[in-house]
Amino acid sequence: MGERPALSKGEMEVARVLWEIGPAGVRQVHETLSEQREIDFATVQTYLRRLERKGYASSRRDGRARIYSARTKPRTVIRETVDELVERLFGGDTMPLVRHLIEDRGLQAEDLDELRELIDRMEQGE
Amino acid sequence: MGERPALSKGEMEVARVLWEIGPAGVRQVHETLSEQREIDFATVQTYLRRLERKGYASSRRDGRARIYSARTKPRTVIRETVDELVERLFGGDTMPLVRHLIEDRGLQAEDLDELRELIDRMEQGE
DNA sequence: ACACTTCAAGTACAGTTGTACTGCAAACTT
DNA sequence: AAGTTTGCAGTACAACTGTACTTGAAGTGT
Repeated sequence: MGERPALSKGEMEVARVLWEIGPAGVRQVHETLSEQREIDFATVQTYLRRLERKGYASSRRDGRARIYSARTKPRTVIRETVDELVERLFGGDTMPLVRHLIEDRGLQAEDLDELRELIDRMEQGE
Repeated sequence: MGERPALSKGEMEVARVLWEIGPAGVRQVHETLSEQREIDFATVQTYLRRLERKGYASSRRDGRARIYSARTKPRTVIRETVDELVERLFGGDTMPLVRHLIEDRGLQAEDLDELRELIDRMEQGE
């Protein structure tokens, strides 16, 4: 599977909103995104259309409005996107990225705890 | 600082090679990259030129050849790139990405050990 | 019913990206 | 020295991106 063209940055944002709020019309997506950054209604519309063309979303008419839903799970998109990044930027080596995330991006104490558990679990399981 | 335009995927690969092998001519970069994927000599050349235009590399003539050097540390580029990705794809939340990396991308036992130490260190030393 | 407001659809358009061909000069071969 | 190879500079170009304007139909207030 997976012959979707990669998401562009703008498309990612819109996809994220779709995951967050579930199936929604352009207006709703636009409103949600507007809370975080300024973006034109029509721009959001374009991103949604492109998301659909690329296979990441589907839509149906609902009266006058068009309702978009995500067709791909966050997990999948994350995998595809991050794998590609790791490949390109680190030649496939995961650790530099993990190090950066833990060291340089303020994680909360609880996050660190969670990670420790996660690591334990990984070490035995499998 | 940091008003560099973001790197594209192809540019990233070339930047990585530059970090890896240090200052080098087009040929050398092309050879190194060719070990991993097929790519045209002239394409690499273009990427190097663009890297320079964007401020990520500099070059000097050395006789007939042109030698490119990275001008930005990996660390910096990683930060900029990953921060942007986290912003767009996770709305700024770091953990989903860390989770994905640890759970879904086969880390070696030693990597896990290293992480554990890293986490310990983070938790005490501010 | 008429003016006014909403919105989807289509169109636009410059900048970026991926990818590569062409032209020419320097260097190497015979 | 003429031919062949090497490698940079320049140019090309379609697809993709970011961003938004325009047009026209549907819905709303009076």
